[in-house]
Amino acid sequence: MIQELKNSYGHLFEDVLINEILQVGTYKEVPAGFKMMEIGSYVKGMPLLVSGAIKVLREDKNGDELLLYYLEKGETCSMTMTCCIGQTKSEIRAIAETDTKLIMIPIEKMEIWTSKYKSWRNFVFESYHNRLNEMLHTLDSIAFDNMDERLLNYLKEKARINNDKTIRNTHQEIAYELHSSRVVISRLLKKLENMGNIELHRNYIEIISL
Amino acid sequence: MIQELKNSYGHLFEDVLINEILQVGTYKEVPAGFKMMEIGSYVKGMPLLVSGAIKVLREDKNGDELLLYYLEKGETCSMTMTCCIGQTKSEIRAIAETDTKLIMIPIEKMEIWTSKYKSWRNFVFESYHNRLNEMLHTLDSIAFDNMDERLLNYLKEKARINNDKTIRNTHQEIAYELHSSRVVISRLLKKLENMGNIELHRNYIEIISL
DNA sequence: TGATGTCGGTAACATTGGTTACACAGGGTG
DNA sequence: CACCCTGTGTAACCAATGTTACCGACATCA
Repeated sequence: MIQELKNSYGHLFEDVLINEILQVGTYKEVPAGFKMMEIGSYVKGMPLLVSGAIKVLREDKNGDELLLYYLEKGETCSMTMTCCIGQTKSEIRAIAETDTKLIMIPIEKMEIWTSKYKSWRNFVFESYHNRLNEMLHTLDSIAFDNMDERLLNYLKEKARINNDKTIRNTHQEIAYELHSSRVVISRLLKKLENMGNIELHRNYIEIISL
Repeated sequence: MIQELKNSYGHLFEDVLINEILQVGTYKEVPAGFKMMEIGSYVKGMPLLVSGAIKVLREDKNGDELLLYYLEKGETCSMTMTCCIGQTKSEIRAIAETDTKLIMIPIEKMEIWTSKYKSWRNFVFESYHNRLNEMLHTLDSIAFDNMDERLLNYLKEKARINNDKTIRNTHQEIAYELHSSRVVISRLLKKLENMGNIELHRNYIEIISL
């Protein structure tokens, strides 16, 4: 655990804080697809990602989903922090996109470390900053882009996050995350294939050039 | 200034902090329509709203706008904080919706007060919290709602913010803020009028019941 | 091998929202 | 008053996306 922590957070936190984290944090490994947080649930702790990626989703009245953004190594969930402070329920769902390693921090430490460590404070602010910007870009994409552009960005981002030129998802799954329908996604994917950007197969998509 | 500050922030900040704010803050009054922050500009200070409201807008590649949310009395601009810390350019435009009174805090104080005052820290976190939630709801509305629902919410919110059942805007202005077109907005407004929700007039709209 | 369930391709159609074009009304100005 | 500018109403049309329906390909499993 110590090596992984130092690897991801060593440049951010001073040694004293790293030691505190080692003492109170619990190390966890979760498999891809694991649901880490559900809408309406209360937050038990704050996650520090060590490796892997987590996708953060929003749900509408009908239970349909929308992908908001991914969390990666060295990041944490601002929504969680937000909940810790306000003691409110989660507004979002979080699911491991890949196999993921993380360290859970008890929420009491949030408040304490925030006054005690400048580096922690900066980390927390930085984290909010990043999240707000991610949200802005997600919003841009939904408000201003057509579905074909959104799909393209989705494929790019997915390939980057998974570090894999092969997208291992069905059209239906992609449709869920973009809050669209399977038929529409199939249609647009076929268009991308005809333009030579991707190759379609059953259960996976190969990216040629985007 | 002291009365106004205590009135809006007295319950949030301890007296010592209130005094510091009085020493370093500059009091400003801006008229409705005044542009307080432009996309791409750098941030000089952090605003504490004392009265009035500020609308926060996003712009797309074509220069078209989208209303994100309003800031009200007792709030501050998280985007600004975000910029202060990262020293980055503004991602948004901010325009006074009504005549507005505010106190500008030099950005250096951000860092100092954050370690010095617990109440300031809480205020800053609370502020991020609120902004993230506002963004979530804006995003919900754009991703999940049809234009007629968005328009309805827009009218409600506008009436609330201005504390006035009369919306003093042209259809064109409404269309800008919802990132739609005048014809579409006129169409939907007429539908609302036919259902007895509003009354249309030249240059203003009266809300009957929403 | 045949039954079954999942996945993807495709056509036809519906709906929403955006675009263009034009008419007309209100209000101010010369 | 005639003129003009701006705001609104409305029709006709278009583009993007969503919906329904159906078919065939593939994989699995009995």
